[in-house]
Amino acid sequence: MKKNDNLSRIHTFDEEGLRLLSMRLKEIRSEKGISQEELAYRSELTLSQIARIETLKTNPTISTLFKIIRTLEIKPSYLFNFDLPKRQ
Amino acid sequence: MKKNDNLSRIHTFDEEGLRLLSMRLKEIRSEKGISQEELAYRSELTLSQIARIETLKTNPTISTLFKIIRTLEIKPSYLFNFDLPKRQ
DNA sequence: TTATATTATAGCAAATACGCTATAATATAA
DNA sequence: TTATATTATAGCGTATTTGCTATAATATAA
Repeated sequence: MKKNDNLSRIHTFDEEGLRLLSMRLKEIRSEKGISQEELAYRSELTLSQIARIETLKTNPTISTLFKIIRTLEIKPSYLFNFDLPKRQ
Repeated sequence: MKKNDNLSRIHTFDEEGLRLLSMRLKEIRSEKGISQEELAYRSELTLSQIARIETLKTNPTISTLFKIIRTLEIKPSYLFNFDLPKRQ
C-alpha cells in the first residue's frame, strides 16, 4: 500500500485549487445527474482517473479537464468558477 | 534532436484547447506587460515551462496553471474565457 | 549595425499522470 | 437485510510533465 499523502510532493501540487476544482466538478456532475463512470466513459477517460480527481489524488493535466468540459457541454470558465487568492 | 510532433501522443493532448489557452495566456501576459521570464520567476516556475505552454509543447497540469493564475491576480475563469465545443 | 532583452528549443533526470485491472467501501434500492 | 449501483483505493507499466541548464533564434533598443 503506497500512500500518496499529497504533502511530500516536489512538483507543483496546489491543494487548495485542486479542492475547489473537485468541488465544482462534483457539483456540476450532480447537476447533470451523471455518475463518475458515465462521465469517464463519455469523456474517454477511466473511472479511476475521475475518482482520483474528485478525491484529490492527482494533479490532472488541462487536456484531461478539457475532455470533461467538452463532455459536460459547459464553458471552461464554468468549471473554473471560483477564486484563487494570490499567495502572500 | 527529439521532436515532439504533438500527433504521436497516447495520452490526452487537446491541441485545440491548448491553443486557446496559449492565446489567452499571451494576451493576459501582454495586458499586464510582463515577460515570460518574470512570470516564471514570480510563479516559481521555469522560463522553459512558460515557453513550452505558449508554444504548445506541453500539456500543463492544472496546478501549474493555478500558479500562473495566482501570480497574474486573475480569476481562473478569466484565463479560461473561451469556448470548447463538444466533440461530435 | 551592434548590444540587449525576450522568446524558443534541446536534452537529461526525477516525479507523476493516466490507463488498466482488480477489489474494497459506501450509498441506494428492493 | 440483500442486491445493486456508485465511489474510492491499490499497484503496475508507460508516457509525459517539470526543473534544470544551456544555447539558439528573434525582437527591440541604442
